[in-house]
Amino acid sequence: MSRPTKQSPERGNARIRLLESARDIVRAKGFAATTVDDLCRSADVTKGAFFHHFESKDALGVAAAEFWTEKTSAFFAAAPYHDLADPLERVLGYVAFRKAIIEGDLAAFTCLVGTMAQEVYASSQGIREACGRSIFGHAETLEADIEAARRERGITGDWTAQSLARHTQAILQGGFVLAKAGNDPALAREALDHLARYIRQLFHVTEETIA
Amino acid sequence: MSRPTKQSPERGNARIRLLESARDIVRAKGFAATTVDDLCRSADVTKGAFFHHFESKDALGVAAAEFWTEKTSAFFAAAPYHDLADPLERVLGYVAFRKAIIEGDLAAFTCLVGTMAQEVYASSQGIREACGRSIFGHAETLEADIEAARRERGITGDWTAQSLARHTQAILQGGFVLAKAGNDPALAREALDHLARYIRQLFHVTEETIA
DNA sequence: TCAGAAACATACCATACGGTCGGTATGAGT
DNA sequence: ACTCATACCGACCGTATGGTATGTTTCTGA
Repeated sequence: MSRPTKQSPERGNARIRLLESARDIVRAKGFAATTVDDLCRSADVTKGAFFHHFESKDALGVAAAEFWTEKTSAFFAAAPYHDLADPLERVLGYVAFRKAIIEGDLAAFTCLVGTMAQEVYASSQGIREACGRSIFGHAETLEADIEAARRERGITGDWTAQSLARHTQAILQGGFVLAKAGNDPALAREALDHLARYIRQLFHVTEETIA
Repeated sequence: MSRPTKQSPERGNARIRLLESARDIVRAKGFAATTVDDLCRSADVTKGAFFHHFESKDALGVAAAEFWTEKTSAFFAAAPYHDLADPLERVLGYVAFRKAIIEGDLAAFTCLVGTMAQEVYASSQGIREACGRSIFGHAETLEADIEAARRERGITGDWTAQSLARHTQAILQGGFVLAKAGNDPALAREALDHLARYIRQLFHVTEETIA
């Protein structure tokens, strides 16, 4: 990839600007309704540049999902709840953190890969798989803390850390759908309140006994 | 609406056939990717008929959401869990029923209005509102049983029947998203297992004490 | 029986869409 | 200085798309 020039300081960023535009526009309009021209206009690049970087619109979709995975991984890896000493507190800290970042414009906090998976699961295998890797990969990052909390506290229910980790993602995705349908971010936050209550019950703790 | 004729026994059904096609195709491909021609081909009607019944593709979307509301309302109203005497058993029966009907093809059991809302929430207010009415209207049908169970059992948590009713829908929608992303209906069923466990915990019952 | 409306059908249109192609500009290596 | 690869440009293409205009058939109600 080439560096910026005196004349065009943006040169070399076209691919990333396209991915950023996709992240924003697809979350607002959906993948199918987002046109290549939309993306080019938003990213301020030409169609030639688009198809230089991406073989097809579908390939852009896959790349956007992977770009999303990268960015969100880094974002959550740097989040403060990891600093908590108690694994259960980290799990509940994750849920609280997810709730805290739900505010403002729907397209700004909802999930790109959830939106895309819902839309193209049957028509584009590549995109669906990339979305699946993103969601389930993220879920996996929660498993260790859940399992540690479980062992540490001697919890023996008929559920697994993997299953609960996935469930957190189901509730997030479902909360986003309801927030969109009701045009109200509070609906997504409400879902996370129930999730936190569920987790506390699974671990026999209350809001008073644990943050 | 006109009746069938000897020559064309299907006459008079075009509107409904279009709505049924929309229900099936939109769930598989999404709203934007579903073309008017797709619908006409599937419903075996001409474009003229389509635009005779629907002012625009958007209007079809609204009508499809309302059609979905009608059909699902009747479907769930006739479901067997209503016959149970205990309100909490009816609530858990609902969850079990929702789980039982999740099988086979993803497009066959996932939710039309959830899919559409996720996709068009920002671009088509009419469709979004129709989807919202469908989801939250369905949630409302659960409130009475939840509230009755709560009173009957003297449960006093910091949650409302309305909120829990909505949460069931969030988990369903989220389960569908995960099932699509992972291409596995079991992921949606797993989410409902967690929901049933959550509800039992809220009401201090176990699988042994209540069906 | 006949007028009017509703339920379709057919041909057509303007445009938007994903994608292509030949070209230029820039930077890295030698 | 020259070559090569990569980044990017912008005009162009074929087709798919939502929508329309103008018919024809069928039912209803007076």
